[in-house]
Amino acid sequence: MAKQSVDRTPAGQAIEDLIIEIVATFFLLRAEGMRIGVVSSSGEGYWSVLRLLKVNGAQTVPQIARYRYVPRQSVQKLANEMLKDGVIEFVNNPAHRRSKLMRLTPKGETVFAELSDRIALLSETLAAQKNVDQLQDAVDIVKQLHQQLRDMLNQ
Amino acid sequence: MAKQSVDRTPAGQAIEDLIIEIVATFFLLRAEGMRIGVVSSSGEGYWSVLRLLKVNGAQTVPQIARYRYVPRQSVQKLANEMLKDGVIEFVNNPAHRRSKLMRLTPKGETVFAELSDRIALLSETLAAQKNVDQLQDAVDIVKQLHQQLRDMLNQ
DNA sequence: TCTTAAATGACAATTAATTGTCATTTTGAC
DNA sequence: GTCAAAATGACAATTAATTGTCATTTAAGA
Repeated sequence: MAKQSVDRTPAGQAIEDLIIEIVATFFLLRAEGMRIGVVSSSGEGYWSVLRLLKVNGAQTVPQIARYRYVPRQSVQKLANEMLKDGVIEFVNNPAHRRSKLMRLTPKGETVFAELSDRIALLSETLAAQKNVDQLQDAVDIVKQLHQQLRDMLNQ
Repeated sequence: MAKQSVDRTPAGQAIEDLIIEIVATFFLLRAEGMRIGVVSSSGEGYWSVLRLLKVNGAQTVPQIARYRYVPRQSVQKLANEMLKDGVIEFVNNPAHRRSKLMRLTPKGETVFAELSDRIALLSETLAAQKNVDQLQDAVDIVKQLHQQLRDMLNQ
């Protein structure tokens, strides 16, 4: 005897469609990101980590890994490369003696600005002739989904 | 002298926010997918490929790779595993003598249904108390973005 | 304070993913 | 139909990502 299927609702099916599109779009964003040089061989998290440090301030490697739900070793490796590139530095963490904080250097600010500019150009191209209100509603929906998943994973 | 920055519009900034949220949400979806057993060690494309074959019919390995913008060797490896698992079979391709078509087996249909059920359950949970029309608008927006990126990459 | 569990950094081992190569087949231009 | 360029499958080589381990440090409770 087959297991009972889940009862479907229009909203649930829309969320499923949204999930499918988000995953498919992620791969295309990665491909386009490679093309415009914001997803380097250093991995796709480079700009994201620069942005996280810029927007949220200095953080430790494990903090970033926990936030993104990736292994801390992955972030550590990225951090080592960023250090070598001179875009971050490790500074003392008042809250933790061993675990240093990653902080943007002036060069990191510059590199972040350059990469951001390419992403801005792409975004402006993609935004042509789109309805702003509808776009912002879509951003809200995906942000909600993001937060719900975070809550789900954290419980 | 610094390079001229891109002029920003509200719509362009909303698209940039959308891109950021899509990428962040992808990682959380992957983490949650592992938790509920739809993203196995076999790689995250397993369910997606089953779905593609179910919805769009039999396809070759290179076709799928081109569609997803991943190396064909990645899809080949996944295909070999799916063959070993008995969820697909390779059938003759009327349009190409060497390049066989991947087709779902009855077991593939069953496995797809099982995994889909878990995704449906997650989707229904995430959809609770959400506005259907707004959700569908968001799906449309992300679908448009998906298609625009595809056109961009294909030109 | 004391004690135990969890977190951290460093590094090794393993596994996965990507890139490279090449013989053969197919496609498309002419 | 012929020929050159591109596509395909098979497999090897390389590179990247993940997992495992362990000594040490920190955090949380009793």
